[in-house]
Amino acid sequence: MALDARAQHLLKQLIEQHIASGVPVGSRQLARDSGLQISAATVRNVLADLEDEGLLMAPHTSAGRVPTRAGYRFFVDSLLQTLPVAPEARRLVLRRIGEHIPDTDEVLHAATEVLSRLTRMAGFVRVPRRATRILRHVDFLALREREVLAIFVTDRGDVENRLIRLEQSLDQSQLAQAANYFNATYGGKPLQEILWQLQRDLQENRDELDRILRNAMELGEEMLDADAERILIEGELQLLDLPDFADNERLRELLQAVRRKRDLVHLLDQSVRGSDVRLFIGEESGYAPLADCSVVAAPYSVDGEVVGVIGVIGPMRMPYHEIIPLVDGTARALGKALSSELPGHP
Amino acid sequence: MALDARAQHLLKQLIEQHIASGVPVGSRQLARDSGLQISAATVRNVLADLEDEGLLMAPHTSAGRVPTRAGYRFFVDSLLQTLPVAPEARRLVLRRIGEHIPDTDEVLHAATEVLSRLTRMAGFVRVPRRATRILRHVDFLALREREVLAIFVTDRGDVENRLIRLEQSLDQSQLAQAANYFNATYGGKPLQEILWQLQRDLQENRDELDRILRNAMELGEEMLDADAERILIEGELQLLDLPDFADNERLRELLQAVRRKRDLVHLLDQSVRGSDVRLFIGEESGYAPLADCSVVAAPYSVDGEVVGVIGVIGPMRMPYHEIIPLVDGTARALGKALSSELPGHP
DNA sequence: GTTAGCACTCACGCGGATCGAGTGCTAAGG
DNA sequence: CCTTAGCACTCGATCCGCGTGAGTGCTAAC
Repeated sequence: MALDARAQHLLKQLIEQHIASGVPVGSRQLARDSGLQISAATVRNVLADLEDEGLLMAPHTSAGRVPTRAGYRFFVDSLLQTLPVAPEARRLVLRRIGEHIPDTDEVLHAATEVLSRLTRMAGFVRVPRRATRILRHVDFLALREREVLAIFVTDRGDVENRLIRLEQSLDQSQLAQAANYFNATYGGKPLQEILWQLQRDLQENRDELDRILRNAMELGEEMLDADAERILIEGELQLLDLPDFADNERLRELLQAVRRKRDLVHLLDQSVRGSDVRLFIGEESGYAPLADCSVVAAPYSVDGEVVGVIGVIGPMRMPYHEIIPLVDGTARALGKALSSELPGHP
Repeated sequence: MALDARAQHLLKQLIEQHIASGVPVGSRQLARDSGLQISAATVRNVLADLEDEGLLMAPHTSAGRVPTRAGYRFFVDSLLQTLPVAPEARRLVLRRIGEHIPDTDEVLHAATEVLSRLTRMAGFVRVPRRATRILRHVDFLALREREVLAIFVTDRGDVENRLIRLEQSLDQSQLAQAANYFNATYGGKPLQEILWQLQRDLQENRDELDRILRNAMELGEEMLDADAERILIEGELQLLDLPDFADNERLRELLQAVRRKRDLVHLLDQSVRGSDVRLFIGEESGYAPLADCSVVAAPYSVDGEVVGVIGVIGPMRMPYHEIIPLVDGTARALGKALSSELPGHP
């Protein structure tokens, strides 16, 4: 293929105009506004070539042209000039996030919400994997016969609790002993490491351990095993307003899919590798309900390690030049807000 | 007004047919299907009277008639014959709820979800007020400088945590002492009672209390003060499918309003008084976004005391004869599931 | 390679005709 | 006085045909 400079310029112009207006762009308008001294007929020739390349398509014979998925892809890869984030937007993001430090859940919520509001699209955030967090404190409480409530707290103050069913019953003093042992042994270590160690120890030495010890470890293993795959979604109803989704059906599927969340997880976890903004345009996500959408996702890092992803979901026709830097900036701000080195806390 | 028997019968027939079909009902059809031996012209006379009474309205001159809000109200108050819940539905409700006993949150979730699924409308539940729950256990953890994580557990295993900012900083051993004192003093008492007692004691004796004691009590007060007003909503997107909401705008407002939840709280708390199913038809809710909807809400009781409300939100045109008993039955099942006297646990 | 010209296509909006369901009114009959 | 048949009328829904205009592809000349 190899597009010459003029073709690229026209493609860029066309996509930018389409993003701004939402309607198909025709040759006359393009010839007039492109800045090039060429006629509409010449433009038509070029557009025909671009259509052959699969970068554009015409909804019907006598309409102008709109970008295809491939067209958007080429555009963002080779033609896009991003804009610095508007100062008001930047300030708003920082303020909203800052208000909720240091409550992790609240910060995530605020970041997603502000992103959604500024973009007028659906915002999402992949909640940080707990695996890298440090265990702060554990409690085991006897709830009913053979049911134990396990509560654990990380160094960031995130509290999780799980109900565990036992085969044998334990009284509260036994549980307290187990918790003491557990806190002494594993407090201050990362959850993931604790889980590995538990699994290893239980497998190797099961029979030699005394009862309390074994109880503690079995409880701990059950407690840590499921690292809930959580995603927050915010403002997805804004998609109802977008003209791109004016007609029904597919949007409904999208909303439902987004609500189910489950399938989004693996998509987003792809983005965790690498530290840059990642785009999924249309079918690139490999996920049918998102076929008409683009996903802009940026990983965020806490204390130097990527722990989650934040971004937006919207129509393919979105102002990438604004959205991408905004998502990127929000991810950075979020990472900073969640890191332990807060301004003023050296 | 005082409608004669024939008028009531025709009104009942008309509303039932309209609920079933969704389209305006005309005089001919009604004369044919009503079972009465009267002509369409006679029916027309009666319908005209009912329209004068404000129970019916005609969307336009040459359409049939549809019930007004007042019409539905009269219908459910005086004409409605409810149907026993279908055995499969009953079984499904019991099974879904039963699967998640004894986890309160999961049970609530399951109950709302099954209600939403069976009715194809939005399900909601007003989460039980914690005020009546018994305090089981408290922990205070020093998180950062002057920030304390307070965790408390009720006798049902519900875990709540709050971040508390202090004016002075406390080290972990002081916090542990405070927690010990708190557990010893207030463990086993209802949260509401504890809060009252704390507030009274702090006011009266503030200056005489020793430091640890005062810390414990101040932490406790902060912790219990806000009884979060929580509502779960499930399946609200199903409303998008209903022909009654086919057109746009108002539905969007509804969905957003439902998401905000806040305003729903006071509406639902009205239903807590009394133990019966309560209906809000159209504007009766006094809440603009619900003007086109009906809300069916049934309070549920745990251990003999009403603690919350469960129900559905849907169009005014809903099969009340099925929905009402279903909501009622689900509320009972929910209450039973959350009560401490479980089958087999005397 | 570029451009002007031209025939062609097709979505869209508009007015008019038709259809049919359903009404209100009137007058006759029990 | 209530009921009923008859009838003119209303009005939304549907379809049809037409004109319009934007935009295209092709061809031939520059």
